[in-house]
Amino acid sequence: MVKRQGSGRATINDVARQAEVGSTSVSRFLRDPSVLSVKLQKKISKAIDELNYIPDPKARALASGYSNVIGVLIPSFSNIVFSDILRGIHDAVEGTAYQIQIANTRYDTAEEDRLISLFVGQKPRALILTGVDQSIRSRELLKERGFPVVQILDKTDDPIDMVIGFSHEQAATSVIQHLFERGYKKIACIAARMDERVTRRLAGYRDCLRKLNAYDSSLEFLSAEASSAQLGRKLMADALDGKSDFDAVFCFNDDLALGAFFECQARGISVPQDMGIVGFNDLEMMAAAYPSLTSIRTNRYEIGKQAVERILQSIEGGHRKNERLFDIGFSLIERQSTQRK
Amino acid sequence: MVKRQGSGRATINDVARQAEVGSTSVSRFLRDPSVLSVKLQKKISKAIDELNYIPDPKARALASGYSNVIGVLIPSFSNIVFSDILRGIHDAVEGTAYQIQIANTRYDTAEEDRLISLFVGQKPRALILTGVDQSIRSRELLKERGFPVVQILDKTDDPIDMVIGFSHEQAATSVIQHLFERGYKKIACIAARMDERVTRRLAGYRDCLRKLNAYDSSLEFLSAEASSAQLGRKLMADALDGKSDFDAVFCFNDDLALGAFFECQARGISVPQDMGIVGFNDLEMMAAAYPSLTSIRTNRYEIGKQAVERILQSIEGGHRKNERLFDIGFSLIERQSTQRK
DNA sequence: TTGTAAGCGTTATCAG
DNA sequence: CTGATAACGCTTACAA
Repeated sequence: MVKRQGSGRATINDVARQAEVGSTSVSRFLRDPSVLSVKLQKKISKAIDELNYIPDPKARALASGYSNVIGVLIPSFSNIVFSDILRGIHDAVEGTAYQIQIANTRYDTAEEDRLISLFVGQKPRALILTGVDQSIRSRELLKERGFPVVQILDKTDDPIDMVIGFSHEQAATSVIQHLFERGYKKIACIAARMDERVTRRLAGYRDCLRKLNAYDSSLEFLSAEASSAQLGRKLMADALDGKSDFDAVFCFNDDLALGAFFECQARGISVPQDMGIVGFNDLEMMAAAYPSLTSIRTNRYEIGKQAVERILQSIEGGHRKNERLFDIGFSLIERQSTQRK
Repeated sequence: MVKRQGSGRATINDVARQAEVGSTSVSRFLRDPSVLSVKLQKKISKAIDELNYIPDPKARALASGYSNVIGVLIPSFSNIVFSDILRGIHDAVEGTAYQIQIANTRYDTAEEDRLISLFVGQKPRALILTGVDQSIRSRELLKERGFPVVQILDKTDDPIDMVIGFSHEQAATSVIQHLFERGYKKIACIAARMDERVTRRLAGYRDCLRKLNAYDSSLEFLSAEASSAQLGRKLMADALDGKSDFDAVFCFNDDLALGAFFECQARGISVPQDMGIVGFNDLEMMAAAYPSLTSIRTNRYEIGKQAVERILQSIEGGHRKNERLFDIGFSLIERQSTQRK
């Protein structure tokens, strides 16, 4: 006779025996007590308490074919933007039966494809993807897969399933308009890590300036490196050393803006008088700088939180809601770095 | 006859049939191919390729009693320090069979206790904990549990199992010594979120100054709030508005240092001439600031990476190694903010 | 070295 | 509304 170890914990069968019911009823009780008679509900509830029973998610996953894992794909761990999103996700998932499984695409589409099919193979309960530019192959794979998919941090009319984010083009446009209103005429831009979202900001910057007849391609300072304050300083130095003149700089990330600002300080260029500076994301330190730095505020925490909330609705609510596009917006936080006197 | 859906994927039995071997051999092949004859190895390997077989971790976890989950407890998602650690952890775990499961203690010991027993109930493959000040109850629970436990980011002689980190007291001491060498005599400190590690830095600061006969309790500016540049500015303002005089400030976090620096700028206080500033952690932007800011460099990424590597060694290597204390050190990065002429 | 079959703890199917 | 029982895909004890 083969004997195996067992976990030592109480199982559904122990509960069934204790409550003098079938194990099936205990299973049902766990899913939805109301399908049972009140009598059974009481017995089972009592037995569960007495035995301190906790269901085993592994067994549940194996039997049901579905895991309780919500997969999350982000392109980077270093970027504060994603820490904030993860915080929102974790907060929203807390207290639910679901677990978060994070994977890092490193801004690489091939890696993203690989991870998506890996996740799909594990039958996750839902998937959260960063951005809206997944490969055709991944889109096909995910459509009609039966589990919710949320794309975050960007905007599109054609989501795989749901999308929560905001328009990076519009945000860039609002920055340019603000700078013009403040009297800045020649606006340079500094960008790093040209991912989808930065690229869209750049597109918004170009479109808006073209419409204002103020576009000058020699005022774009781009780098493929990861965004950082040091890179911001370097790019700002390049810009200032260049031939073209400009009186404001739109930095597509806050750390770049901070670096650009420091470069101005090092050169004795007065901000905002001789140089306007705008960042993107409104990290906490932008408000602390002196002069304080104008930025686009994005609600990363809320994006993460809502992503999970929509998923839960979608799962619990049964049939999918009609709404699939959620624009969470952004706001321009005007500070000293663009307040020319 | 009861028929169930199945996942549609190839199972271990499909592989066994295809390779014309017993399913046990396939299972063995997955664990350690070398225990099988070369003939079987080839057949199974071929069948796995042909069927594109991927083992199901849920079934594996259920049957073996052990999940492939490495649990990670961190006190915060907002702090860059932990993003870096998580990056190291994720990088190190990539390509292995293990999964990371993150939980947030929110700097709360009761919550930490709760999460630890939750994790223990799930039989994780290993656990990574932040700091060395777990409750007695949790320590007892984890000792002799049979899976590796790594405490990170601090130092102790009495770890639960293994510990990877550095001495915060020593780091603080080296800062004070540096400031004295640079001619600073009255050294204030600014601290936020008084968690274990910050508290130890404070202890190091006090001890060292007492030994130098330069301790002045009126020069400590502490706050229970979360660390931020804005808080750094506020605390620095309080300090400067206070009655006591000081010529340098040791900020226990880099964002505080940045805020303190901006407050000096706002008041026209010259750094480093009239005020020396030192931070802690050496975030990237410290090097970009003008003047650049002195800080203690800590290798967070490496801590996370090594934590996983030690765990893997411990699991694969079978019996535990004798080494359990790993001091990863720190280094003082001297920059302009403490270079008095 | 290899195979057989019992079990891991749950859910799904079917019959009552 | 309730309960047997097979099945989920894998590991492991034991036998060969």
